[in-house]
Amino acid sequence: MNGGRRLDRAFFARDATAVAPELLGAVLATGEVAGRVVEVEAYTADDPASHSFRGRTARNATMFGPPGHLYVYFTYGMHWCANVVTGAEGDGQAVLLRAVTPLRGVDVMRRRRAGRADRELTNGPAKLCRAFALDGSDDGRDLVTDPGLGLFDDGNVAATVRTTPRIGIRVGLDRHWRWLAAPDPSRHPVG
DNA sequence: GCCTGGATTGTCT
DNA sequence: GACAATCCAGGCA
Repeated sequence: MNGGRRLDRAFFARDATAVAPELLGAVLATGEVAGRVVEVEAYTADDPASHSFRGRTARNATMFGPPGHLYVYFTYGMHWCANVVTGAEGDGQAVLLRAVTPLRGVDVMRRRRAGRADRELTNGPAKLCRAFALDGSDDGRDLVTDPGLGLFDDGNVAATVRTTPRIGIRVGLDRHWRWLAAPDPSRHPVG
């Protein structure tokens, strides 16, 4: 599990809308698998679409904790989604990791996502969690110090960034807080 | 290819 | 008791 400079506490201790675009191009790595972050969304406590909007509960407690920790929640009765806590402790901010491109351990991901094409391995928040074997037991892990899980800057700058409204929510659509790395031109020819 | 609806359970009102 | 920061299969074009 190596991929360059590890993102430190100070990186995460800023506003989610500042951290989110800078996470594009970073490498999410566990002991077995790694992938480059290509899609994220920001959520803040004054944002009606955020879990933290209505205050702290048992479910979202991690989101109000110190920055740099992993906030994993369960949704739609069957899916896990992974976020990174940002801002100051108590803020209730996070960045949702929506998609990565596989870099290492692709065979492991294929096993965990049996029957899926390679491009379907990690191109959604719940898919990413399955490929990385993240679930509720990983909620609260510290991405800055955990020896088996972290975010790294390997010097690869994210390609052109695009922003759009966020996905799967009914409020807060005026905030264009979804960031995408430019798609691979070889797979998405300009038309 | 695009669109639609079902799955399934923790959490909050 | 309703709903949710989603995914997938299946139908149709």
